[in-house]
Order: sequence, then structure tokens, then C-alpha cells
Amino acid sequence: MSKNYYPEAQPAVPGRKAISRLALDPSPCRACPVRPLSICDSLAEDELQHLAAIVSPLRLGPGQPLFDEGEQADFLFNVISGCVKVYKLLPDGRRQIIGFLFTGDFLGLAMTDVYAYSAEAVTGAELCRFPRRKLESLMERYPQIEKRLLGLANHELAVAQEQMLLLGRKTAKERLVSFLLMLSKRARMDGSDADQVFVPITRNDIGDYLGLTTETVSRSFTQLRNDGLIEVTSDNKVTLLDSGALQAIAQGF
Amino acid sequence: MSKNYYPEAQPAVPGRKAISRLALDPSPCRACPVRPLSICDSLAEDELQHLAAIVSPLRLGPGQPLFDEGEQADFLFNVISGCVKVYKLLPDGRRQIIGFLFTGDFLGLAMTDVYAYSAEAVTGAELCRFPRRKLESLMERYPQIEKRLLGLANHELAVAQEQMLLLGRKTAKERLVSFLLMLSKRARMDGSDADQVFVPITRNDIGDYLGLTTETVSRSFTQLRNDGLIEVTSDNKVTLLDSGALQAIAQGF
DNA sequence: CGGGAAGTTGAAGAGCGTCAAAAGTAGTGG
DNA sequence: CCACTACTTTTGACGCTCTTCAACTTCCCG
Repeated sequence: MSKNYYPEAQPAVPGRKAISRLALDPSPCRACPVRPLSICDSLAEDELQHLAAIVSPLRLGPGQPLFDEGEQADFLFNVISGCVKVYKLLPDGRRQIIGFLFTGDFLGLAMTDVYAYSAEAVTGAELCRFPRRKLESLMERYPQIEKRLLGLANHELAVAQEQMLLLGRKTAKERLVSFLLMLSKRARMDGSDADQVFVPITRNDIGDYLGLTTETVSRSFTQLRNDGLIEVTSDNKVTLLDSGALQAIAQGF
Repeated sequence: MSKNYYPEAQPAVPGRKAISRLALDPSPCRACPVRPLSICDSLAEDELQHLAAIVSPLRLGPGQPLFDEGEQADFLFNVISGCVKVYKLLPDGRRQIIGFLFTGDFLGLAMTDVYAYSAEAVTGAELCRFPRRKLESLMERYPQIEKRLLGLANHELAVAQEQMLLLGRKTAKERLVSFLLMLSKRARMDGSDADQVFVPITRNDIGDYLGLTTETVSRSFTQLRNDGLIEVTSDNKVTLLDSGALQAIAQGF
């Protein structure tokens, strides 16, 4: 159950040292491959030791929970590799996935003293854990971190609003295409081929993210295949055959 | 078109001076009735002059637009009185209302150099306008403002995530009840009767907020009336007859 | 009083959900 | 290596919630 979907052989950030350094290096943050992507980049090289002093690494197997909604929120996290999902539940089991987090993403905005949502690994994942108290006192000392977090929160808010438009007003096909383009955009940012997106997420999770059922997601995939807009291989790779047309669909034209 | 829904006779914050002072007072921010509710409260009394130096008051009539998605985002706002809606559009006219802003709410998170959404007055409204550049340089000098904004952004994010759960997974009735309880909660915060909520928002706008049509909203209102859960008077006041039962419905029980 | 906007109600229809079954895929152990 | 099992995905048939379209009523403001 603990096999990593992003093994050493294909590091999540190509051309950089493998993740295992994180636990061994005496100044792990300085060597951290995801630093340029994360909030940690708001500190200068020689200030990183203060961060390194409070972090601890964390490995999760696929499906392993990180925390549950309502728990005391004592830790914040940074995703080093893999994919983590964040979701809310209704009492009868209805679930809404709020977002998927990937390499470099920060997990810990939008919360009070308790977590406002649950989090669990989708694929195997490596995280960096910050004790909340200690991070807060570090923020007192280095307000740049606060500034960076504000920028992050603003961005997250914009993404959340776009998702509200999707959930409130888009059709099933438009939703799925929007989702695929989000993954494509992310692949481009990571330096991968933007028209060859790897989808490590089940139909069920995609449904719970898009406000649809598994079956509707599956049918929408089939439709897009029949329309000649995508190709799906058995190993969960989706090829975008006409990203112009897909863009138009996602935006509601 | 410019009649104020919140006339001087019933100031939005009871027991305080009427709003018209804002334009006349030499140190308007010090006398501002909504300061304790707003980001402006992060400055000390004697620092408020710096804020006062950059703000300008603004009055909107019902339905009057404030800005459109895509415009250069040169100004941020604080709502002094009335109600402002914030929304996104799809090319074919489908609309999703992202949120309604009331007294004390800050308008200007979640944006880059351009506005990520459109904003327009619902009722007549009074706003306080900050030039973005100047507010940013004030933030350099007084990092407490930044801290406060981060807290605000975090809260907004939590609200947005709750709304995603609503849009993705709740039924029409659950959505409407959630909406009414949101208004009720706000009324309680403002010191009004929490079981007597004033709804200055049309069925159409409620629908675009909840991801429903006007008709479905209307039918859901009728259902709730028939179930003996609410009473609706002709002047848009809704009485919550059993807030316990309503809470249960909104949470999906 | 009159006209336009907002709200309500009904009938019909579409899109997505539900239920069920079959096919595909992956991990396990003999 | 293959069979066994469990899970995921796909597809079909059917049903239900919400939408669409339309008519009518109520409310508001000049």
C-alpha cells in the first residue's frame, strides 16, 4: 500500500535531487526541491535554518488520511510530492472535494483553531509538516512569510470563485473539460507536456470534485472521446487532441 | 433610482452617528461607524489620519455597477451600508453570484491586477474607496493591516469552501435554507433579531447565488412555507419559525 | 390608475442521478 | 504464471430533481 506513484526514477520536479535528502540533509530546507514553488522561498538562504528547525518530513500511502474536519489544527503542511485531496462531508455521506494539492502546494489556509475540512493522500505523497504555533512565531519575525501567505490566500480565493462558477453554472461536460485543463495547466507549470496529462485521480474523486457522480464523469469522458477531443490510455494518461476547442468548451462557449 | 434602502432614519449600525458624516468630518475614519467591523480597525486612533487621507466616499443606487470583471483593479472598497453583489459571467449569460457584501465587508481580495469578478449594488449602498497603490504602501508601513487582511482572506476562503459544498452537493431546499441562515447569522451579528431576517435580494439573484433558477427558488420558498418552517411577509421579511429544524436541513440531515 | 418588474404556479422536458450488471484492471498468493 | 479477489470503470435502463417555457398574479412607483 505504500508504493509511491512518483518513484525516485521520475522525480516530481525533473532535474533536481530526489526527495529522500529531506530527512537526511542537515539543512533540509536549503536543499529542498520544492522551495522555489513554496512559501519557504520567502526566506533568505541564511534564514532557512529557522524553518528547518521546526519542520518534519511525512510520508503517506495512497488513501491514507492526514487529518479530519473538526480536529485541533496544530499543523500546517507543504506538499513535496504526490497528490493530496481536501474535502468536506455532509452527515449522510455526500462529499465535496474542495481541491487537489500537488508539489509545492501549501495546506493550511482557511482554518481557525480546528481544521475546516479533511485531507487525505490520493497517491503516495511526501509532505513537510510545520507546527502551527512555531510557524506563527516565525511569521512575527519574518513578515515576508505573511505577505507570501496573503498572496497565496488571494490566489486560492480566486480559484475557489472560479470553482463556484463551475459548480453552480456549468454542464457536466464543461466541468470535466475545465478539470482536465486545470491538470494540463499544472503540467505545463511543472515543465511537462501540457497536452499529455496524467490523471492519478479516480472517477469517483473527480465526481466529488465536480459535483457529479462517477457515472456521469465516465459518460462525459466517453463523450469527449467520441467527439475526438481526447484520447485516454489505460494508464490514466489523457491526451488533449484539440486544446483550443477544449478551452472554448470549458469557458462555456 | 438613488433612494437608499437604509435611510438615515434606520442606520445600518444602530446607536451610531449617521453615515453622512463620512464626507464632512475632517477625520472621517475616526468617526466611521463601521470601523470596528472593518480592516480599518487594525490602525490606532492616531494612525487613522493616514487612512483618512487616501479614502473617498462613494454612493451607489440600486443596480448600479461598481466595476466589471477584467477591468484594471485600481481601487478596493469597504462597504459602509447597503448590499453589494459580486459575480462572474459565462459568455452566454449564465451568471454565478460569488457573494453578497454588507456593512463592514471588504471588497478587493482575490484579485490580481485586474478584477476577477464584477460588482454591483443590490440595494442603495455607501462605500469607502481606497486607491490600491496607496493602500499597499500603507500596508508596508503598518503590517498589522496585512495581518488583518490575511485573517480576512482565510475567513473568506472558509466561506467559499462551504459554498462549494452547497453548490456541489446540496438540494434546492437545503441551499435556500443555508442562505436564509446565513442572513440570520449576519442579522444576529448586527444585533438584530436573528429570526426576523430582511431579504433585500430578488429571487433571481438568490438563484444565481445558489446555482438555481428563479422558479426553483420560488418553489422552495413555497415548500418551506407549507412545511410551517418560515413565514414570508410582503415586504421581504422572512420569519424563521423553527431555527433548529432549519439548521438540521441546511446541514443535510 | 397603469405599466413594468418581480414573484408564483403549472405543465412538459432535459440532464443528471440511481440502480444494476458487465467488463476492465490491479494486487495477492498459490 | 495464473487464478482469485476486490476495486474501478463503463454502459444501459429508468426515474427524479431541477429547468424551461408560459401564463398569471402581486407589488411597486410614477
